[in-house]
Amino acid sequence: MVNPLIRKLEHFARLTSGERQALERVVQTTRRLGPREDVIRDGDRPRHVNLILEGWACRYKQLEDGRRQVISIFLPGDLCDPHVFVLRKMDHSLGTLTPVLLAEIPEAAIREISAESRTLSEALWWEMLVTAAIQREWTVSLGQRLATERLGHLFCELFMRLKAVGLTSETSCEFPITQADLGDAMGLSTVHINRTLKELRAAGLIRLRGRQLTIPDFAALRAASLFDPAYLHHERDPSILHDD
Amino acid sequence: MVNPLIRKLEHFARLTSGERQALERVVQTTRRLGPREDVIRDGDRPRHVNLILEGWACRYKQLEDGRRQVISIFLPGDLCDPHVFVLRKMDHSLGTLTPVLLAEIPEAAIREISAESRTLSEALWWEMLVTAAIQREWTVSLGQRLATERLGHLFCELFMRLKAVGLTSETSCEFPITQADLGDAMGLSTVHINRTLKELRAAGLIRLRGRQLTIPDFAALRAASLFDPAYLHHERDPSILHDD
DNA sequence: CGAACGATGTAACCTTCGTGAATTCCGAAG
DNA sequence: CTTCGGAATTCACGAAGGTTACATCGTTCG
Repeated sequence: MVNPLIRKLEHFARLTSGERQALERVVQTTRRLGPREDVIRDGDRPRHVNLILEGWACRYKQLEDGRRQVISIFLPGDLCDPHVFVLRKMDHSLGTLTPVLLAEIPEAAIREISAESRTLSEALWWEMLVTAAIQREWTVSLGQRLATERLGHLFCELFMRLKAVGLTSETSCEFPITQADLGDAMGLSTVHINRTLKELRAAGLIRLRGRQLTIPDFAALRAASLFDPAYLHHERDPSILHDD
Repeated sequence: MVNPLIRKLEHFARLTSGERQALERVVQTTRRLGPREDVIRDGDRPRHVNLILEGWACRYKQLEDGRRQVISIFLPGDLCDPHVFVLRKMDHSLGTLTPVLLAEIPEAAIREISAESRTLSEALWWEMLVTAAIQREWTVSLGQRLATERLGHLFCELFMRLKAVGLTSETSCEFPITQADLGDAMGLSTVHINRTLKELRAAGLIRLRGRQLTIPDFAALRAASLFDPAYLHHERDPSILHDD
């Protein structure tokens, strides 16, 4: 299995085999976690950069009274906070949603690869800026979109991000998270997530059974959700953009 | 008037006079805009880094059907996207909320100051990471907090950010934006913003008249809004943290 | 094979917030 | 001082989504 980070960055930059090897080398120590475990907790001092190799994880923040917001979802190939060391303490937690295999990358390794290659340095910048753009798009979703649009938009986003690391078939992908977690991510109650999924299913926009999501007509879901993939910044490799 | 960026960064790093001068020098060309003008539009190619010197601005995104989400608010001393050049096109717009004076900083100038001084480089990293943390906190607000909490939290945040650049008195600050803009930022209708402000006023948590916000008892507003300033990462200079 | 548990699905009712339409306030321009 | 226009305020009503409670489904584990 190829390091999914390489696969993702190759949509942005043409990597030499040396650069690819440099990226392989950052994966030294790995760590396996079960579902619903914390990788690092709010208030802890960050010790390394986490790279997701398998499984789904998330950032989340828990309020004093128990309310929980999932702030972002991490998929294979996602780097969690490549420059977090500047800050002393985490202001949120990182946790798994499913069983996860992650690489623990030391600060120095990140510095080295971006010092060695301008291409890699730019590619890491691209990765960070896209992460920020995704965060902004979630702000838009939570602020403006109705429940159906919000969920539809999330499905479009996750499908495209999974596609970028080769984890989709033509119209389907794994979708291993619970409705409760979806609710925490989209700022909706579990009950309403369920209602909304029912509606999207009834409209023929998605199929969701077990841990499998199918989007039979991406263009339709995209239109229904006002999804515009520009914020994922695949402008240098538009092959991945569905334009059906 | 001192460059407010310097003032802000000094809460994080002890700057030499040389470093302070380097930061002054990045302000070469400035630009004055009226209220409600666009600095740069969704889809445009970014040409420089914008530094707010006076006035309030915002990131926003407009959906096809007219809905508008203000994604972040920029105050004096805020840098808008110091490394935006890696991406070809803006995925959102930057606009003013009030009359604004901003500095247009060329890409090269940013590179230079972070190459010259490790301290400045780290300080710019800190600034970027705090911006990201603020974005995450907005996600939490939009996802989980009720209208009163959401507004109260925003008031706490903006007050502390203004304090960091010396734009507050003991309990007051300028608050020059309209209820409509507040609504677009917090994902609430203008009417509901108005209702909520009334409620916060009635509870004695804020006074808001004209363009002036007063927070008579910061600790009270903080408690009512579940505001925890940790995400602003003033851990190296806690003097600014209200702990009344 | 059955118990136990987590996840999903549904229903009834309630709360928060949005909509549309006036009305009032206030600061700037004449 | 008056006028004007944007901003603030208020009201009545309706829609979106939350809450509580319970039933069902499916896996895993004994």
